[in-house]
Amino acid sequence: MHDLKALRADPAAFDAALARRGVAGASAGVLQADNDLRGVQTALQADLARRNEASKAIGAAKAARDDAAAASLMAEVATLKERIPAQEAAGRAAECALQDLLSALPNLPADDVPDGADEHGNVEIKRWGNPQSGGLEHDALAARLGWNAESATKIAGARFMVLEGPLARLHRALGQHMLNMQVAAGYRETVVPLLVRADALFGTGQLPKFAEDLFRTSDDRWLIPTAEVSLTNLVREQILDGESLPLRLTALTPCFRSEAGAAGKDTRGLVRQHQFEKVELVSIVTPDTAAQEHERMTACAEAVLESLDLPYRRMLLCAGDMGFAARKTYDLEVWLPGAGTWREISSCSDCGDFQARRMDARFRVKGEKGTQFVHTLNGSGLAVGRAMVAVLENYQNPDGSVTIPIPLLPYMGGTTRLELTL
RNA sequence: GGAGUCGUGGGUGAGUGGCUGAAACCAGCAGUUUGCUAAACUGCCGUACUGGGUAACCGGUACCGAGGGUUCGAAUCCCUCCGACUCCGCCA
Repeated sequence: MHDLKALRADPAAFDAALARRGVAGASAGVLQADNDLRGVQTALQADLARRNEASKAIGAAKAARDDAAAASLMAEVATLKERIPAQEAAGRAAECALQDLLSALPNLPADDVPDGADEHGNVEIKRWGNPQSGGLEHDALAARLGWNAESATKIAGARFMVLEGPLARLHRALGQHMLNMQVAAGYRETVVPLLVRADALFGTGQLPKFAEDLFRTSDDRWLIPTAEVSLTNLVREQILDGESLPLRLTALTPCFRSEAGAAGKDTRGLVRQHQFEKVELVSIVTPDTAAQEHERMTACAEAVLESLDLPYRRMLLCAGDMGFAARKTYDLEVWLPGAGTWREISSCSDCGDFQARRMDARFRVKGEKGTQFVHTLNGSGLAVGRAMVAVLENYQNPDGSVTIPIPLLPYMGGTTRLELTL
């Protein structure tokens, strides 16, 4: 959510920033709605003031047993009451109109975010490791190592997976390894709801605009598309002690995405599923530390890739490719030798005070007056399914077996290689 | 699933029709006192819109979970919804 005062103070700057995200001339409508609202309020308040004044006088007149004066005042109030309800309704409508406009506008990009309309505008700013090439793609490998695609389709339909035996264990090992690393890096391990209220999704920015990307339950809850929703909303409607910041949280959870609009895209493998696991990182910080926290968080995600010796590159997303709530985002892309491409495996975003305003999450500093909004950051550290894809392709042997990366061996119960099942 | 209770400011918690934007206490802020800390004392201490003022500030309106109703007038009475809690039953 945006700061209306800032928008009023400099609508041109607001428009220029949003134009970089492909949203043109947003301020005019908002200012108009804001103006409408205030106009209605002012007119209404004048009538209400007179009504209150007259009501007090009625009480006084009745106490003085002046029935004539009371009757005439009551007649005046009656005429006021004829138009007050309409004004109140207009005020509520104006309020709604303003909120609808405001809540649908994405965050403003940070100054150091490059221009660009889509992923072609992203800028590579770091590369790590030695990308190899050749070998099979992950789906061909997985099909012979324990991926039961037929059963998944029968049970749940397309874009779900069933993994069996050592391959299932590798998946678990990856999640455990990542979560352990992030806890060691200072993130507090957390277990959170997978089903949440609409308010929580509004807070992080998925609602009201992106309802079609989500699954919804019959009792009107929603499945989280990422643990960012649950973790970030942990501080909603709170005033935190500044001393308690930064707050660093992590959780390993399933994530659910309807993948509306992704029809036909990545349908073959395990890369784009309705359900997948992810280790999420969330930081709640003071405004002055947000930028350095963003670097720290991204480094924590990179550390996982480095621990598994998976080559990757860090991309700074351009203004047009960022998510709704982000003001600056780094994507990490892992190298897939079989597919011969870079594939997104983590996304780390600084959301500034955008989510904090929507959640009403503030902090107070000892010795200072008033409260400020916290800044929120979130990142994947990492997506488990895609990490498994990367391990399969990067650790495959000529015979189609896959060597288990050394850091995962403690979780594998003695298995050192995934062997072909047929 | 059955029965019941409750929703007030940063927190606890008074308030059951006008004198309540809302007692009191705690927390916070600014002072005074004090050798330091602590303690004590005094004042301040919600948000939005709006009128006046360079400003400190002084007025008006709204907000006591949300919406609707009754009334000249509602935190207070009525209805609907949302949320939380308690007991019983059931259950991993």
